[in-house]
Amino acid sequence: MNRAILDALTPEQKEAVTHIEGPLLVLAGPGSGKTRVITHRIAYLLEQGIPDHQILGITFTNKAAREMADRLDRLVPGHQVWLGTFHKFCVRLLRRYAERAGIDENFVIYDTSDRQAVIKQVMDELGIDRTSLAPKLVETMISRAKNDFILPKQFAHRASSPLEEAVAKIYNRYETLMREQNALDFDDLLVLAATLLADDQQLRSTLDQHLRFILVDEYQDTNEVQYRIVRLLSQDEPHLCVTGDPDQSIYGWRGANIKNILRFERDYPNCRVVRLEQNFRSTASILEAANQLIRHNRMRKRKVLRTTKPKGQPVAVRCYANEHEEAEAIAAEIKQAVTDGRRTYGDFAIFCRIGALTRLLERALRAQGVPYQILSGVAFFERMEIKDVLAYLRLLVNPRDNVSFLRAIKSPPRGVGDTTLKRLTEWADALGLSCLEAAARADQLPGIRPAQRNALRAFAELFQRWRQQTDRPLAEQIRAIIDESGYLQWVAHQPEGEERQANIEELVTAAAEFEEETDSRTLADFLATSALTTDLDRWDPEQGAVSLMTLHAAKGLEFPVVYIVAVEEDILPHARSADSQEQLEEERRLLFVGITRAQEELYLSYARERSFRGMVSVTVPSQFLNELGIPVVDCSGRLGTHGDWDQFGANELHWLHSSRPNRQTTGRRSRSRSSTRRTMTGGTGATGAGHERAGSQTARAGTLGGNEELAIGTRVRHDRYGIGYVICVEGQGQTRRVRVAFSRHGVRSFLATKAKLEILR
DNA sequence: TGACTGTCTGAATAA
DNA sequence: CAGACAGTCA
Repeated sequence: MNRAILDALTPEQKEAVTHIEGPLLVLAGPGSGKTRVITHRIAYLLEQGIPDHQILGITFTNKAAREMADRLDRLVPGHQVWLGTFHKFCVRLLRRYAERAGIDENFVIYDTSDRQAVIKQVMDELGIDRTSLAPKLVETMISRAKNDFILPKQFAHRASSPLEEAVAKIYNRYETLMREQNALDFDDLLVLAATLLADDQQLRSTLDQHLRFILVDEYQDTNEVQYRIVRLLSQDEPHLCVTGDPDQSIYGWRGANIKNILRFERDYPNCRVVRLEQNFRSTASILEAANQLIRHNRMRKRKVLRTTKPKGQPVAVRCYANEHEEAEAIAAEIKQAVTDGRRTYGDFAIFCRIGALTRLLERALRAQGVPYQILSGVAFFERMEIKDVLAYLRLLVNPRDNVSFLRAIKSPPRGVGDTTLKRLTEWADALGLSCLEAAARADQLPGIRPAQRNALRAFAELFQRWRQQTDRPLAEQIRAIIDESGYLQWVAHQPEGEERQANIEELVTAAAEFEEETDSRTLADFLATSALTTDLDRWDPEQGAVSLMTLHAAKGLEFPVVYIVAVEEDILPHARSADSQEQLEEERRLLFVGITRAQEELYLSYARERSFRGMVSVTVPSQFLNELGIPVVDCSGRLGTHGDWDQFGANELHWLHSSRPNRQTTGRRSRSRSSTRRTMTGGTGATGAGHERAGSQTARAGTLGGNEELAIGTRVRHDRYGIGYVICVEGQGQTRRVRVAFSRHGVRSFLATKAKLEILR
């Protein structure tokens, strides 16, 4: 027996690790050694003589898969256990059983922008106005339907509004077009795999018996299709082990169903449940903050994280005058800590709710000469030049890929414009040809000029030539393509041409590496891998750089020092989450995930003002900050770059000055505002666990008539507009009106007795 | 007819 | 601050 496998495990961990047959649910709080349990369990299974090909480990990200593989390698060198994401697994399955799934094995994977192109095309074709129905909304609805395993037929059947009916039509046509082009979007990978397993009973049972031990990580973030796939493979051999934490479910917007983990015990009545609540990652202060926050969620299983670690440094909540100060202060602080020799750059991470916010931080870090790596923002494979080159490659692998055709033919410009392409597409459609085939026969295409005709033919000929060379190494093929198409030359003269060229070089290198590292050396596999590779997968913890990422990307990672910025209403929680309790709670879990990434130090911050669309807006500190019960440290003006700020909250003054001449009672307001410490339990936020907390003084609508609370400057919350400040009160009695300035919705006026305003103090 | 430029609008999270 | 679109020039 390999001692390392069971050494240094807690009794609970050991219980999970040594569980062999039958279903197992591991409820693992953050930092409780979940990855350790999974890898050690696999090692234990191998140790017990289970063949490695009978084990399948499914993770949420490639990075998690790689980390597990590394750890497992150390325990059991030379193992052949397949570890990867759901999407990767499905690609493999679909390539292998393409025929049974009813698709061509050379399918290409469309990303969101490709998918959007198809949706637009379909909408135009169906004559649906794109300004009244945003393609993006259509995309979301279709994606959601797929994740819920609702196919076009059922979708149409269920449609109960004009919107849904329109989307149903688009969805249906979209699917047809995708199959015609031999393209699959991300969701299709899951849907087709699930369909294949559901329909092909023989294949299902073969695979079920072959893949006896399935492990699924982050089970709280699985959606309906993923759930089906897992279930279909765990019937005859239900040795299914899932791990997860309902409090870390942050992909509800993507169709993840938190109920999957909550109903596991019902799905597998004889399952063993192991809870890991002991946290080995964070200091007591950090855990305390996490506990305080998450207990405000109503829909959860009660759970308290424990640690034996000391309190450590207190968690800090800081307030800056504006987003520039926030970024600069953080950059300066990080630099200082490294200069002092207390930390290395790799110890730090900065999280934000939205990717767009990283820009600012980036600039500040660069200005200070602090090395950093970004793990969101424009992903490598989504860069224009990369997508362009990939379009060529995809078209080569799959000549039916019209989206790629239309992309490739425009870059570099070949004198073929929209009019010609429209004619070509229609003609191709009528003849049942792909665009590329049609281009090859451009001689017969009526109604176009010789110049365009020749350009089309020349383009098609390029591909005929490249198709002869598919046995050459990938990197060579790619070089030939970027060279002979004239793309590389062209891109060099574009804005930021050098950087783009460098990126293309990187792509060539990636192809060469791919060929070396994997046993599959086809272009199709390389493309699939590229499509499923994210920024996060390029993250290098050893790089000695500050990591910048979104809260979503932070899941599963840990850092000694964590900064979470822009903890403001409308950002965290995000404005779009305002309309439902579920979404609000998901936002809270998102912050919870962020907080629990920190090992030793945690800093949350917000800025009083933040530029948005070129305009400066006043912000409102996040309600979550109040729930933490941590005093705010005012750091505004510390850097002296923005003059003297009113100590008590310059933002209220701004409201008054910019929206109304009335400037009475600022004194009272300022005091009430300067400390965010007071618990401001929202009607929506905290009726649950945290309700008994001291200081909760929430007044409900209706008390407004009483009017003493209505002093100018009172902080109120409106169901629809969020949090704002009273800037004016006029009239008496029944006609008394109150004007409120909301940070994102401007000034609104309400009848005092009717307004659904909740007073926050 | 294609390519380029200026203006406008509208902005989350990700495999 | 970027992507979409309309308008203009060649």
